Amino acid sequence: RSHPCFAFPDWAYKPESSPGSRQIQLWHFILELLQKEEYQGVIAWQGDYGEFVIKDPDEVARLWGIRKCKPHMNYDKLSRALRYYYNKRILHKTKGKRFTYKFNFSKVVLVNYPLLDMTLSSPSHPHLGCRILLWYRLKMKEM
DNA sequence: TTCGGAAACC
DNA sequence: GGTTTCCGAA
Repeated sequence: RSHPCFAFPDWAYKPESSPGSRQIQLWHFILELLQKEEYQGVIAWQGDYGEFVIKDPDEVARLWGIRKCKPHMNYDKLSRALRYYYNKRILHKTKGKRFTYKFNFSKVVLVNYPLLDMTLSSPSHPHLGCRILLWYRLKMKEM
């Protein structure tokens, strides 16, 4: 059921793990929803490696609005925030698939561990970032 | 629907 | 800096 490569270490969900901002970030929130089975009707992993579909855009926006205390949040605004992730290489759009985006797993690590940049930059090893995420999860369990 | 500029907000 | 808000264009 749960793909091992879609497992993320606990720090990936903690806002305090992102240096520079103490507020929860949207991609943290997205991962948080994807992690919980109760939201599979709203947002879920689907299709290609790292790809997810927003099945209920209005509901995701509503939940995000609650979290950020922005009662007028909607999908139009939320999706603009997601588009800002394109240049940052945290996400990209899966063209042709409605409400479908794809995580760049390597970047998820890079954001939190800039020193790993060189090891993860290789486009010829797209799964390397995932393996390192799993490795960190094991490391965190040991501590 | 999706995109990205521009300005505002915190 | 990371959105939020607004919006014209494709």
